[in-house]
Amino acid sequence: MIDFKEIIAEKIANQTELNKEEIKQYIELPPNTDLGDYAFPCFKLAKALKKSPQMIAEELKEKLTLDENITKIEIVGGYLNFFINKVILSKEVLEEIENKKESYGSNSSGENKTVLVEYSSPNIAKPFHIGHLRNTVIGASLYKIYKFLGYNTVGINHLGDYGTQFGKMIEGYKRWEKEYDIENNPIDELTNIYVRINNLCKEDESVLELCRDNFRKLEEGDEYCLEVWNKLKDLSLKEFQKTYDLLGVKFDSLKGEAFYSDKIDEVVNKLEEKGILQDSEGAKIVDLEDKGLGVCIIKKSNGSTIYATRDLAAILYRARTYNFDKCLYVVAYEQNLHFKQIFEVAKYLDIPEKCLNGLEHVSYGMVRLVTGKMSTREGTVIKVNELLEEAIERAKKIIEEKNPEMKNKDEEAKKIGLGAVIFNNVSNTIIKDQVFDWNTVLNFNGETGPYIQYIYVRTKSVLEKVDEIPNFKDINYELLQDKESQKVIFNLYNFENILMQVVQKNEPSLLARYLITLSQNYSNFYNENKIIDENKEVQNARIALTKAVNIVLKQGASLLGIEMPNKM
RNA sequence: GUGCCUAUAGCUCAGCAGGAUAGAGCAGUCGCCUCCUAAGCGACCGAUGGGGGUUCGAGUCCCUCUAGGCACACCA
Repeated sequence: MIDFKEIIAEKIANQTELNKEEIKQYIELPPNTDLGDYAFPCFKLAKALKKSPQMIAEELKEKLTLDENITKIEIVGGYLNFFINKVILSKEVLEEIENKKESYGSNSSGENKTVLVEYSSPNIAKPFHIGHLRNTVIGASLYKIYKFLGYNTVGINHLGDYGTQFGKMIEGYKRWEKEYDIENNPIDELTNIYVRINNLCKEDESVLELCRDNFRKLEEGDEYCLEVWNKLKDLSLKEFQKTYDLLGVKFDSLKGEAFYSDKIDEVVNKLEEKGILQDSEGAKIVDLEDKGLGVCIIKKSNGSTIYATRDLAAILYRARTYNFDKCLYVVAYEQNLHFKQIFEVAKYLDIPEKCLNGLEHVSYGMVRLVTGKMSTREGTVIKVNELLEEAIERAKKIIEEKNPEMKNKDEEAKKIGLGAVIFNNVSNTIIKDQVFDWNTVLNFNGETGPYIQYIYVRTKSVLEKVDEIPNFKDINYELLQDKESQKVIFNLYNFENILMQVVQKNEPSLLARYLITLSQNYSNFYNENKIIDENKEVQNARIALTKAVNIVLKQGASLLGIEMPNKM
């Protein structure tokens, strides 16, 4: 598709010492389109040329030639403002969307590159709460967007299925299995057991010892411990799967921590060979104090494994299995230090430079309650299933009010309820903490998932009213030159660019914001223009625009994990 | 105590790796359905935590103070 920035940069590059790439970085968008479509700030050159920005702008303007793409250049302050041919832009954008349909915005920038996305990673036998939801939604969306951009993408659910906590679970299970209805309500009942055994451990140190011993036995392959552990795992996975199905989330790999437990020897040996492993207080550590990263424990004093070691084993395994270009860890920022440590230690594992450089912690903010942090042990978590059910229920209620005649109410309510919750989880910059508030999550007005869905449904409904969608080649693009149409077209033009930014920054919220803006701009267009019109030529042009928005909104939302309803 | 992160309107957030007049949504007030879906649209109200500095130019970069969060050895 035509690249106006490129064209402008080329023109400027021909008249100055600067190279094109540098110029492209300087080119920006004016605050409003009356000033121009692209701007080049001449301040940048003032120092080098020892001239005032004004003068530079004037001289440059003289030298730059206009053509069919660039129709006007104006000087404002020290800016050189370019006006592009919007008929060409409109034609290019809409025809491209017509041709590529759902794949519009995709490209092959990720070709031959493999990116691993580790996300969701809930703990077995514990409730799947809204913290995991945020993680899951962010990860799933990154996964989809990377894939859309041509990357070979592997989604990994690094299950929390190992560690001392399972020694505790096993101990509790052994003692009170019969008192709980584990088969029918596994997660809740197991949580109850977990809370109870924790309390007992606090009272009685000898019980805690038993728990630690259980984990040691589990690592050594004790039959009973393994049996219980497997059962816990199966029951939990079955429960989690319900949530994943509801959210439409899939993984390529379910290799959790336990998978790496027998692969740590190699890690330990390598670190030993490199001479960086030290004995300290009975444990084996790597000292990273000189880098300001404290110490990283590799093996506990009782000889059992620790998560850092398992994560290192995972890096080694993944480097070998996938030879990845990127390995993203979607994990809350509590673990910043942990990832800094293991990425540092990973330098001693003899993995390819490429993989080493591709390790990246996608650190996101915590979900907290008004009352503070959630805690499984204190029973203060909000479970995802409850939230999702509530959201769907609320959507259904609104449908009954607004559109009681609607078909497939349950189906649509599900999409809308989930859309609200998912959007709420990806709409903000991920590093920021989020205070959970029922009213915010379950709000369906304003900048929300349902808003985008609503605008989409509008486009759909308009498109269904016309007899046929025109061939975009026959559209008179002169008829889409009003401000509202142009804003929408410029948004559509930027879709791919936004997706590229998302993967560059690992920030899906950029896409979420984009979809809001596109929806708002289309809504303005819709209010200002009558789409179905007596004048067929006008109608066809507006229908084409509507169709394009319809495609991009649907695809964009789907990249966030949001499905579009047919009616609202 | 040390390190990292965050601070923009009453609330929740944008602000394109320093650029032109800091944008939205929610809440509040007021308007708009004989017209393609009012889960919508418009209007009003309202903001860069304090202090220094760098620069032609700072919400954005540096220093400092303040407030909050997270992490700092056998949990993950």
